[in-house]
Amino acid sequence: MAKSATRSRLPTRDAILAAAQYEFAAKGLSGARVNAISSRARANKRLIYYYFGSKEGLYLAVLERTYEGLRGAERKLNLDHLEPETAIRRLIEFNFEYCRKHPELISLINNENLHQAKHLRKSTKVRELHSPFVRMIDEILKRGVSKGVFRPGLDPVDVYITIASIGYFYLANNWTLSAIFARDLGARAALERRKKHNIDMMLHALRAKAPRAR
Amino acid sequence: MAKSATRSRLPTRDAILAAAQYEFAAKGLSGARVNAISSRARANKRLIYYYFGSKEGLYLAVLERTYEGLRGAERKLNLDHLEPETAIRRLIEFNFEYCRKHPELISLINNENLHQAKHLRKSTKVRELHSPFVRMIDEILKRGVSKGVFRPGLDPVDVYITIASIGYFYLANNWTLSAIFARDLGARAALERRKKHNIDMMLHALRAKAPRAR
Amino acid sequence: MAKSATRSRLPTRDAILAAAQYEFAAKGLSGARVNAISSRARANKRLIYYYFGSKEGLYLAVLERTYEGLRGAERKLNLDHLEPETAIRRLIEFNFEYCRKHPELISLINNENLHQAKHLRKSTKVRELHSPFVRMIDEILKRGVSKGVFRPGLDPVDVYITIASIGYFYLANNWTLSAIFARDLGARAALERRKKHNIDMMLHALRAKAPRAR
Amino acid sequence: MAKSATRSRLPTRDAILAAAQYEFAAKGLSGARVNAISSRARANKRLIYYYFGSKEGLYLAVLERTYEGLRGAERKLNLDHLEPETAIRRLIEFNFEYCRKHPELISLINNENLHQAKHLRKSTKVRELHSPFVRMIDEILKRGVSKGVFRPGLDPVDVYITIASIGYFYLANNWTLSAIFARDLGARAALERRKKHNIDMMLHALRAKAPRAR
DNA sequence: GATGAATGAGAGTTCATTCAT
DNA sequence: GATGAATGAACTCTCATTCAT
Repeated sequence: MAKSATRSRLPTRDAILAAAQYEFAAKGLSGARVNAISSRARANKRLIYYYFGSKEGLYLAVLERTYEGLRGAERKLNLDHLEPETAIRRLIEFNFEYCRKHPELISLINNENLHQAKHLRKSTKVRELHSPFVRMIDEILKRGVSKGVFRPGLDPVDVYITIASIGYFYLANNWTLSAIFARDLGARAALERRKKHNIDMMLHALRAKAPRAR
Repeated sequence: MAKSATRSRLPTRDAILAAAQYEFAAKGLSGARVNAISSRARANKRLIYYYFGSKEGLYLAVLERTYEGLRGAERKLNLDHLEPETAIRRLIEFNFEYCRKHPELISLINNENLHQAKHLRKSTKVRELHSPFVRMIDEILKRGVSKGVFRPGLDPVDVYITIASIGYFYLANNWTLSAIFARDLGARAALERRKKHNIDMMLHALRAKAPRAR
Repeated sequence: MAKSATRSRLPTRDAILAAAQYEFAAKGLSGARVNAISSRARANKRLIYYYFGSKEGLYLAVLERTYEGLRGAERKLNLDHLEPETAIRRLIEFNFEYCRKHPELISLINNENLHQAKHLRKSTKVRELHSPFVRMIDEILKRGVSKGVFRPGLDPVDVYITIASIGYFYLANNWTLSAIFARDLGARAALERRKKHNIDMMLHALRAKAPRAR
Repeated sequence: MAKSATRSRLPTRDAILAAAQYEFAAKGLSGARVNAISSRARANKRLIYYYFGSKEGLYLAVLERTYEGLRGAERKLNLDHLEPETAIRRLIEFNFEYCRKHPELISLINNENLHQAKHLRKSTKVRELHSPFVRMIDEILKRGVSKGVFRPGLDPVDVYITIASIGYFYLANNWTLSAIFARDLGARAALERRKKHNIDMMLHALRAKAPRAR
């Protein structure tokens, strides 16, 4: 009954959210168990319904919290005054590292796609978080074009999705890829190798082709 | 466990597999219901246990069947005698189209990664079905390099994963991306646009650059 | 696990219905417990859902079964060839005795009125059971009028409801009436007394007033 | 448990009682929800326990309040100086109208009978609130007999219960009767018709008959 | 008087699975 | 090959009630 001092400052609500994030990420919406969440949070099961109404309500709260985490981290990236190539490199690195450190993000997004984004669409919050990021990429690309390092005509959303793709896919499907190729693609060296490959590919893909005298 | 070949001729067994593929893809392993599968297959529930032993056994059978489908289609692609750039283009197109026409592949792979490829690793069959693509890509890249159209030093597995990434991610996360960017990225036009973008990016990424004066 | 021989001939479905009738009558729809029903029926709780879909489905089945019991007993009353006064007397006695022997009927009807007959209205079965009874009363009244023993102008549904009222109310509210009047109105003597009172009142109410020379 | 008189001045307590009366009447004791009562009363749930101790305590308070309302209305009826037939007519009308305007009375009485008057018996208050009707009816009958309009030998409790029966039953079972006879017995015209029928039946039942020649 | 947070027990319901035929 | 009946365990969710302030 007596709660340990370590979590007494964390309100129970947050403890539930954290536990739920873990469980939903590990098992999916249908696979996660309310019981498991409540005992992981050391909270009474009833409280989940008190605060979130239902398992789905809790799931949505976790989803929003997870996206907020990502957008918050993105906002801290200050790419505006970097060289365009450096900025893109940072972006790829950030994307790769964030996914690596937050496997729950991948799981939750996959799960949400399984449900055809039914829950995410209810959330207006998430949409607002996104546009500044696209604008940021747009400016990087434009600066790159005017400096002659990037080729013109690239759409920032396309580029963003491509950057996200090459990091996300490798990490999201690491288990099946490792099984099929019979290698450990999750080993530290493999991860570093992949990150470099992604940067290399992306920069080659964006780079202006024609030789330029300087 | 080893079942005789005669069984595969039974229509009920196939009906169960098809229904299960649909349900597992739509709801995930934990979300799918044995009841739903049996009624979709118009088969008695008991037969599922007769043929596959358990829900998990059925799931593994579905997984194998799904990978077999993919590998079979891959094997039909004959890229050996095409120009290297054309071959890559075909590969990207194939990958994109196959994922688009087989959303169950994406769902099942995602699901399997959620379970850390626990089931896939059990399957000896799947490993034998190794993608012929790696060898194919290796040859394409080599030919491209010797013809001077592709830059050297690229690993075929890396390239394969990158090609897979850019198609898969867009399609797998179509629902959440559409929600976040408030666009319909699943519309026919958007899909075509994306396919072209993927080819464009990939070819730029692989292409040998003219030397740059500095 | 081994079921006793006494109920082995009764299919489980019927055992569930009987147990449910008891529980719903004793506790009402919301007060009855599915657990209690299943253990009274010595049936697995799951079977209730297998056969009846839900607690409400079971409740409706009980309701229909209960009305069928009443209508079946009514049908066996053969009042067609009796003297009109005797027929009415029999009817009052029957109604009183049936309610007394089937307190579950009263409980279930009260409960159903609490729910504004929500469930009963779904049942087409119940409506069909009723019309022959009204016709029977109509014929008794007509014969009574033509014989000069009953006054004319009485509607058979009105009369039926009145007959039902005077028996039902006394029995249905026996507990509160006994509490308020501080008497045991459920004692055998009190019941007999009431039955006679009902017959007396009803016959006086129906009887032709004007003196008739014979 | 004995609460001071000052409490009844508090609006919150009364709001709770009113809300509880509504909920208990609409759903029964087991169907009513403490949450629903507190939010209907716009009172904190905790206050229900502060004032009434438990859900059952609240239920008993509601029951007492409801009976008090009935007895109060009964006491206002002054039938002593009316013609006996008029007095009976008024009594029947009053009973019918009171039940019609106070469906919660019916619900609560039904519910209380479901529980075998368990709660009512606990209440000393209710027993003190004896109906003044029995004495009233006794006097009316006696006057009627001495005037030659009513037949002798009728017990006032029997008559009271009969008057209560014919009004109560029709109204209490209005929903099921309407369903069974496929008519709207709750319509204004049907109610008026029934009220007249009740008066007619009762007066005929009580009336002294002219002697019959045989 | 009044309240938000918390709770243990148990509600109805659903699950994958097996029995008997 | 095929089936209807049956099952124990576990599920999500709700209940009346109490704690701490």
